[in-house]
Amino acid sequence: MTCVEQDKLGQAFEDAFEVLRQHSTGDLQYSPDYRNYLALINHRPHVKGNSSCYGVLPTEEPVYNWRTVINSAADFYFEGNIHQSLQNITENQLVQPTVLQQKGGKGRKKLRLFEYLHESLYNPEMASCIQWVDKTKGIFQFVSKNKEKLAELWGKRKGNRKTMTYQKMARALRNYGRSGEITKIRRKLTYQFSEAILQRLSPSYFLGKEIFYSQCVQPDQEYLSLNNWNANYNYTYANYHELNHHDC
DNA sequence: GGTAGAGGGATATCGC
DNA sequence: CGCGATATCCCTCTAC
Repeated sequence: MTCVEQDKLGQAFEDAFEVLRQHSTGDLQYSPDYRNYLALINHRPHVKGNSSCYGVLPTEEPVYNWRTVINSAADFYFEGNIHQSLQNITENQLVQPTVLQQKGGKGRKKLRLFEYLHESLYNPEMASCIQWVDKTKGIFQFVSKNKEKLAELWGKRKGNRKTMTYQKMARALRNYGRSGEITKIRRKLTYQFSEAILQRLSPSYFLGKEIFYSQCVQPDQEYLSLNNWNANYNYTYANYHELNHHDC
């Protein structure tokens, strides 16, 4: 990576963080730029470091390391022009915090399977395990070769005693058919989120309620934030890499 | 016939 | 203890 390229990257992220910083003080929270930049940061969880650096949370000691930002963003940058990438990130690529709730926390719901799947669909590193077929309709498909890996991660995430298998996970998915959260599509390994679930997990819900909420609550109140998302996402990554360093 | 994937009943487990 | 949400086991069916 050349110095010029590093400078460009640095500038891009500086721009992103600046917009997000402004967000905390101004009216940018619903601007397209804000959403795009937030998507960028969310897209690179290890880049986010501490979300206070862009002013979403109450003040904390900023711990983000610019070199980490530069290095970890390099692959993202070289997928194409970074600004173009930002433009292309739809608001659907933001992940809302209800997806990230961990078991054990006070007043937090357990992470549910459909939430985990939805989360995985937005995790670039899970693309070899699960992919969108039609994002707008909520249709997704497991990758035959790696579906067991995804199931394994799900089992780990839940702290199951035994190894989760695709067969068992699919059984749970079939139960969603009755309640309607997820239905089976005739196509092999293909399922579809219900409209209600899709709406519930959509970022407009996230942006409209969760982020706004995080700005309004008292500091001592427990709330879900991008930091929770960050921690959770990193947890996923840690387990993920623990299971397989190269391929999913 | 073998295999992968789908479907579902029954029961266990776990957290709230 | 009851309940919801799986987890687990196991069997059958279907398509390739």
